[in-house]
Parts: sequence; structure tokens; C-alpha cells
Amino acid sequence: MAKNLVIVESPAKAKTIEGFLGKDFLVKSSFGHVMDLSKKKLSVDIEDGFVPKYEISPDKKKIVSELKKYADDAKTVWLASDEDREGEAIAWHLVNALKLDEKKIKRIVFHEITKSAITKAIENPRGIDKNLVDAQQARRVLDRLVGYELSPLLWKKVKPALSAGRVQSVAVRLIAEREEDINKFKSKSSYNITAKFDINNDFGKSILFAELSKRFNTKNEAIEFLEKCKPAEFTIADIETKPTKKSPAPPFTTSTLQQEASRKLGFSVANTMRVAQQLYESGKITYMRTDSVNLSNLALAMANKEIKESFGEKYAKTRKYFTKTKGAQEAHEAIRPTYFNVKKVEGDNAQKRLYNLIWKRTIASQMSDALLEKTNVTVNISNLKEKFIAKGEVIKFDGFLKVYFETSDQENQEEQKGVLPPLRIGEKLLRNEIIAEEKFTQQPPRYSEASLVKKMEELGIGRPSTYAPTISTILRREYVVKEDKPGIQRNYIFISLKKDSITDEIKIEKSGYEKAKLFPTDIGILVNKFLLQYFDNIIDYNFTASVEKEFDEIAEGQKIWNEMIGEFYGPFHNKIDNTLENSKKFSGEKLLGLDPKTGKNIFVKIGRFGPIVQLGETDDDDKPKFAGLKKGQSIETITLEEALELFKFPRNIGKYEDIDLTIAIGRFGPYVMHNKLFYSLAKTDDPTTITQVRAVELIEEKRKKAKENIIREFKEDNSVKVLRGKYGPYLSIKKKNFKIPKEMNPEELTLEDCLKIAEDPKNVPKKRFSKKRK
DNA sequence: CAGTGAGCGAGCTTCCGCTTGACTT
Repeated sequence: MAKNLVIVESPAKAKTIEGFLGKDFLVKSSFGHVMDLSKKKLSVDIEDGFVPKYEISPDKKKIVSELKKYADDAKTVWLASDEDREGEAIAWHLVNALKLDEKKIKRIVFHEITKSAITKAIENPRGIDKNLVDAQQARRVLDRLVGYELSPLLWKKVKPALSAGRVQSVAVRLIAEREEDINKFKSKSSYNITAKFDINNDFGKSILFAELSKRFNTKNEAIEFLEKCKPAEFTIADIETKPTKKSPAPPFTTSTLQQEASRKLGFSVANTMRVAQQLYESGKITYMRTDSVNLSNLALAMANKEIKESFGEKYAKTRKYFTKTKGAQEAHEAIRPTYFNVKKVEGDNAQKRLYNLIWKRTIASQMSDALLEKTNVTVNISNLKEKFIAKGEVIKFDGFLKVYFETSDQENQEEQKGVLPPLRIGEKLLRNEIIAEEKFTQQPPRYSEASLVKKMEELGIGRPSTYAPTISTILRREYVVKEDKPGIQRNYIFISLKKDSITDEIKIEKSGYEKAKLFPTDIGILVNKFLLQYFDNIIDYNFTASVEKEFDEIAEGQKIWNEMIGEFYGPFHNKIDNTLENSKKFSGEKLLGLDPKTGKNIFVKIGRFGPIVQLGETDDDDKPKFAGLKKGQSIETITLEEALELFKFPRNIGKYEDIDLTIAIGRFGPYVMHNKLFYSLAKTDDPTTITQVRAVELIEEKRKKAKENIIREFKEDNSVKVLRGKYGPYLSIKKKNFKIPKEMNPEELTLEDCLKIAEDPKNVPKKRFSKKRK
């Protein structure tokens, strides 16, 4: 048995480190935290100093007992979890969970997985930093108190099974407020003037494009300007060139990797992390959950060598980067290739592309600046004081641009700049065409997954390990949805001056197309309103930053952790009690108007199962009539007319096979009901206008599909069927499903085989965690 | 999946941050 046991957080890391250390060292992993508060209960003793009641996490029991065996056999246990708050707590929990003798443990830390860093760490052990552990406890307890007291309040006041927390609720707030800005936004138009000049000088013939420094607010002003251009002379007044340079972006952190993979490769945040994890586990890249832009000295040397060999001496420039991010804990290196001479990796397409991106970004970060020359040409108009400006840009030395160009979210705003033709000051230009085009101001863009991560990082909310899970949480709770929005066609005015005639026409452009953006749902908007009204301090954008400051003070030993929690909890809990007692159910109810037929009020609100319209008063003798909203409708924007439409369901649209066809809107959207069977409408079908012919088509389609999925059926007993499902063939008997043993061929099963399968208990489907529906 | 919109009131839902697998009938 090895004399030394080293425990790190990640198994891939354990494997690498074991290679650096000798035979006397056994390296194992804890797989992250091993102890936590119970999921079932609050597990914080509020009466007695907020002491947390930890337990060994159910999924870690096996690992803990394994580690305990190794630890008992070892002479020294080296606790090598990350050097941050969470890592320190992991080390402390390991001492408790493995019941380690304090004399037997040594705490070591390193920021990079290199042999020299590990050796140095082993030479400089320390004890567990209890202040840092306390800072983690404060963080953990605060999040638990906020999450487990706010969520039940939502269950009572808004809707069951909702959730709220320090991180997720701010993410929802960002998205809800952006939507509000978009709804309030009024597009304004102005006229942008561009000119095309013919050049015919001693350098030869060419063309110059230039833009007027001023925009006009109305069509008349634009035309007036063009009229004045008719007799005008155009002269080059000034040519100004100045050298500039561009520097590369720092290497990737989790957040910047997610952003660039989204923009350049179209990956979702979760997909990026999944692929990065694969690359990490196969040893191709360093750790992918990091907030650090730092590279190890070893990495800097490797990059330098690679650049010199591939691109030449003058392309290499060693650079050190420093983190500006709020609350960064920098326990790891930046995300980089493990070996820079590996330019391509084996694996699937996604792995190849993500690796390529990481390789280029890291290499570029160690390359020299790109040298540019920017030119501004000013063109005078003889009878006006406005000027035309032509801009040009020439790359004198490409530097890092040879391998990598960072994109930005608003890149379509950037005009393309190119090389300008040779020109002289004082030269007269020939007017070819001048154009006035109506341009509209752009509404604020909705968040994508990646731009939401960027914003959260700026606010210091969430950590590299939680960005992706937070997005899945708010999607799973249906606070937001990820969707495409088709653009709308828009007319704009286009005026042209050519020779001596001005023509104007109406052109069509498509605008506002958005792909995979985050939209708030009605329930997301409602929960945000509730929290804003009663707990604005929790979802304040600065809340996390201010508690982080206090956690830092605890880590420094300047504050006692449970005193800090006490100061927060008193007022917070009072507010919970107060809201519980004094506030009514929060349904977002809004009066839309009167029903012209009955004269009763029509309301829109959130019901038990989502947004509904209501005809009549709740406390009336006649029960009110309800109807669910259609997909795409929202309680924020629905009109009285649209609400009246909804009350027309269910509606009869004729007969098929002598049985009524009924259209209605249900839990899962609009459907056709026929002979007590349901047929969902397609997204493109409109339930208000759908025809009998189309409904029959839907029915026949579903019948055909069901037939195709039948592998075996039996004349003797038509309740027994072998069907093709999402996960392969399965057996269905009277709506109960069974697994088919792997050694049996589903195509050849007899009725007897099927009945036998159904009797075997190991084929009975396991009860999956099911979303409770009623 | 299942097509509702309440109050006989069971028992459940929920947080953030560390890690990686198990695997649907």
C-alpha cells in the first residue's frame, strides 16, 4: 500500500498527477463536494447560530467509503482540492467524512497541472484555512435560506413547484427586463447619405465610396440635400493616415469560450461544456471550468516555440494576462491545449471544431500585435458645409490576425472597411450617384444563452460550473423559452440622385430575425414582478457583489460568518412572514374589457396550469368561463379581440366517418378531437381557421404513423403489440409497457413470448422521476 | 404526457457549487 494518498477534485486530474509523482503516491478523486445539506429539509439550525447539518451526499457514499479505505492505509493524506472557497470546504468535509486524524493530513494547493507546480506544492504543505471554510459555509447557508424560504412562498402565492434563488432569479430578471425594453421601444428612422465618386487621376481610374457625416430626419430634408448636390463640386479636402494596432484577446475562460463557441460554431452553452469535458477527459485541453486567463510558464514556453516554428520569430510575443472579472477565484489556468504542437485532434466533428477554436485563441494570445494603417478622407461640397468621409484600413502586418479574429455581438453594425484608391488633396471628384436611404434604429437585442452568461459574469453572479446548469434551470421551470423569431418585412424609402434626376422608390428589407434567443414566459414575468415587489433586495443586481464582499471579509478573518448571516436573515425572514400573511394570491390578473354579448368582464391571469382568460367574476353565482391562451400569446400583450376568439373553443368543424370533429386548445396546445382520440395541430395550423379537410389529413397522418410503428401484432389478442419507440422496440400490453430482453428478436416474438416477457418482473419499467401532473 | 381552471385538503415541489455518469420502454 502506498504511504501517501493524494485527493483531488477531478478524476482526470488524478490520472495526470499520478504520472508526476512516484510509486509512493496514490492519487484519487473526490468527484467534487462529498458533503452537503440534505435536499429534503432546510438543514440549518436557525435558533442556534445557523449551524448547518451536513450529510454525506447520497451519490457520494460509495466514493467516501472507498476513499476511507485508502486513507486508513496511508501514512499521510494530502488534501489537494482547488485553492478557493469551495475547494477549502471540500478538504474540510473530507476530514470529517473520512474521519481523518488531523496529524495525518496535509493541505496542498496548485494552480496548474505541471510537474514543477505539483512538486513545489508537496514541498509547501499547510493546514486547512478555517476562515476560508467559514466563508464557504456562509455562502452555502445564505443560498439555502434564500432558496428554501422564497420557493415555498412562491408555491403558496403564485404556483406550486416554482423556485427562486440568488442566481436564477436575477437571470430571469435580466431577460424579463430586456423584453420590457423591447416592448417599450419605438423605432425611429433617419436618412443616411452615401456617395459613389468616379476617380480619374494620374494613378488611373477607380471608385471612391463615402458617407455623409450627418443624417437627415425627414424625407424632405434628404431630398433638399440631394437637390443642392446637383450643381455642387466635390473636392478632396484632407487625407489623414494614422498607424494603429490591434492586440489579441486573452485566452479562454469558461464564459468567453461559451460566447465564442456560440457565435462562431453555433453551440449552445451546454453543448460547449459537454464537448469541452470530452476534450479534457481525453487529455487534449486543460480544465474547462475556470475564470482565469493565466497561462503557466510551461504553456507560455510551448506556445512561443510553436509560433516561432510555424509562423516565424516576428510573430511571437509572450504576454501575461490578468483577470478583471468581479469575484474571480482563479484556481486553475485558462482553457488551453495541453500540447500546442497538436494542431488537430481525433474525435467527432464538434470536438475537432472546439479544439481548433481553443488552439487558435490560445496561440493568438501569444502572438504579436497586428499593425494597421487607417485613412480618413474628407470630401468638401462646394455649396454646403456638410462633408463626406471615406474610411479605409490597410493591414501592414497581420500578427495574431494570421490565426484568430475575435467576433463581437454587434458585428453587423460594423461596416466593411477596405483599401482606398490613391488620391491627392485638392483633387476634384466626379459625382456618379448619391443615395439617401431610410434607416431604422434597432431594438435592443434579446439575450442568447451566451450573452446572458456574459452579463452574469459582469455582475459577478454565478460561477463557471453553474452557468450552463442555471440556464437549464430557468428553462426547465419555464420561466424562459429558447426560440427563433422570424423577421418581419419592412418598407423603406430609397432615394437616388444620378446625373440630374432624383428618383425615389420603396424597397423591402427583412429585419429583426433572431435565432435561439431567450424569451420570458408569462410565469417568468409574473414571478419576477412578485420578487421585485416584495424582495427587490435579493434580485438587486448588486446583491451578490455586496455579499461576496462580506464573504471575503470572513475569509480574511475580519467577520464572523454566522453573525453576518444573522444580520441578513432577520429582516429577510420578517419579510417572508409579512408577505405570507398580508399579501393576496399573485395571479397578475388584469381587466381586458367587456364581453359585448354578456356584458361581463373579461380578465387575463395566470391560472393553475398557465395563462388563461376568464369571462365573468370569480365570486359570481354563475361560474366564470375559462380558456387557455394559444402558444405565442402572452398576458402582457393579448388584446380583447384575441381573448374573445379564445372563448369560441371548443368548436365543431364538421364530421368525418360520421363522427364530429372538434377543435379545442388544451394543455399541450390546440388539437382535433375525433372519436375520443386527440390529434395535435401542427405549428403552422391556426385553430381559428382550420378546415375539415386539414383536420382529416392530421388524423390520417397520425394513423399512418402509428401503423408504421407496429412491429408485431396478434390476431388472437389485439391488446398485445410490439412497437417501435424513441428508444427502440418495446412491448405494449393494454397501455402498459415492457422492456424486451436483448437476446430476443422483436420481429420474431410470438404471443406466448410476449406474455412471458410481461410476467418477468425485471422487464417491468422502472418508475422514473415523473413530473407530477395532478 | 392529456385536455383542467377548486378549496374534504394527502404529500410533494425548492437553493448554489463542486464533480461525473447512467441510460430511458
